Amino acid sequence: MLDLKWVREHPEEVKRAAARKRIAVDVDAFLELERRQREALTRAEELRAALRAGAERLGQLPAELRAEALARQQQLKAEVKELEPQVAALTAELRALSLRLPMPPAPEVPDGRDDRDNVELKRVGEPPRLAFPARSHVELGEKLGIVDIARGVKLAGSRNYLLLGDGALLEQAVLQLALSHMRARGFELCSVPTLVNRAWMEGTGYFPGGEEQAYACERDDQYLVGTSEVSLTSIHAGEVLDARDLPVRRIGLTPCYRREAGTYGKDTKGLYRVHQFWKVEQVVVGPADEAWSREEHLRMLGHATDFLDLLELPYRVVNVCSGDLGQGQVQKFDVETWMPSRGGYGETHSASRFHDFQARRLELRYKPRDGGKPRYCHTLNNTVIASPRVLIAILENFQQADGSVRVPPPLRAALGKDVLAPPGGAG
RNA sequence: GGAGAGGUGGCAGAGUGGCCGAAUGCGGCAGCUUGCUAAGCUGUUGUCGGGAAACAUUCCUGACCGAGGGUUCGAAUCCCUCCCUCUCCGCCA
Repeated sequence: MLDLKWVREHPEEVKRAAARKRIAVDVDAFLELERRQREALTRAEELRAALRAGAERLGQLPAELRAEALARQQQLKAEVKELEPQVAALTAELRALSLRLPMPPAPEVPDGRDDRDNVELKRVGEPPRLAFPARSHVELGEKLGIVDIARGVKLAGSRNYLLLGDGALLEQAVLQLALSHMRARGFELCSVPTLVNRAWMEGTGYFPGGEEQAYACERDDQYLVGTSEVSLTSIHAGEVLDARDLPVRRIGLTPCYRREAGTYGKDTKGLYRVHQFWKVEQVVVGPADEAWSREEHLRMLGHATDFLDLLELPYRVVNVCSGDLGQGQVQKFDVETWMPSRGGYGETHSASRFHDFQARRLELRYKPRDGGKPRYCHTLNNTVIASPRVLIAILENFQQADGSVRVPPPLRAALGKDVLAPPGGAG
């Protein structure tokens, strides 16, 4: 959500934001609607003021004078009753449109159409040079007996999977390591709902627009989150926080659910694009300070890349271009981890900076230190690790000629072994 | 799931149709008193929206007593729906 006053005063910037983000919004029509809504609202308020004043006077009138006053009041009331639905309709229309206005991208966001125009910022680690043909994680996992796609599909349809034995253990080990990695950086671990009210899907910017991607429990108007960002960011919605308590740095470890509608034929093989996965997510709610929020964004990116360093996985960081940014995002860095079976880097992390976009929708504010009016917070989020996607990178990058897989050193203790070997096979 | 009770300002708590944006107390803020602290005294103290101006600020105005609808000239107060909390019973990881 944008500040409507700001929109009114800077229509050209909003148009430019929409153009850069490739979002179709008619800003002029929006402003015209806003003007009409304000006009109707003012008229309705004037009528209501008159009605109210009249009612007060009427209460004190002697009985014989009441009839005439009553008739006048009824006339006024009829007018209000006629106008109010118009105001309500205009207001609803205005809100629906304003929920779709794009947040302007930061100046350093490169212009571009889609993810092909993202700009690589850095590349860390060397993709492994394998002296043998690389196997995919599916091949490796099934041979090791730790991944079972067919039965996952039997249980829950396409894009589902089972992790068995060391596969499930490996997943838990990565997630647990991610938790301690982040707790050491001062983040508070939270257990949060994953089935949430519509308001928070809207507040974090997933709705309207993302309805097709979310699983809905329609009887209750509740939705399964695609990321714990939704819950973590909404924790203090509607509240006014104390400046002393900012920034709030939290992580969540939750299952994430995505319908992946409209992705037919895309990444159909394996564990890359699935309906249910685990994710450790970092969310920060901070003060309305642009400079601070830029720095925090980079710090959060660092927490994620440090973790990949720890796992010894090769990756690169890209500056996401304007056309690939979400409606509310001001700036986004994606981290892509090397995946031999893709012959390239696959997105494993996404670090977003929202300015006050989410906070406005969530009514998430804080009282500044110097007193004064409550201000909208700035919010940010980033992945720490998501599984099974990270397992693709681990299995494929650490594979050996005989189909066994070395366990990344920091996970060895949890698994109780250094190498995952096929049952009865070499290893 | 069943039965009952309840949701009012930062908190406690009055208010059952007009003079209620809301008593009173506590807390907060300012001032006075005081050697310091405490106590005491006096004053003050919600949020959001719209409009106007000398746009820091002031003025006018609307909305808000869990949420949404309704009755009424007028609703915190009456009616309906929903949400939440508490107590008891049932069920349950």
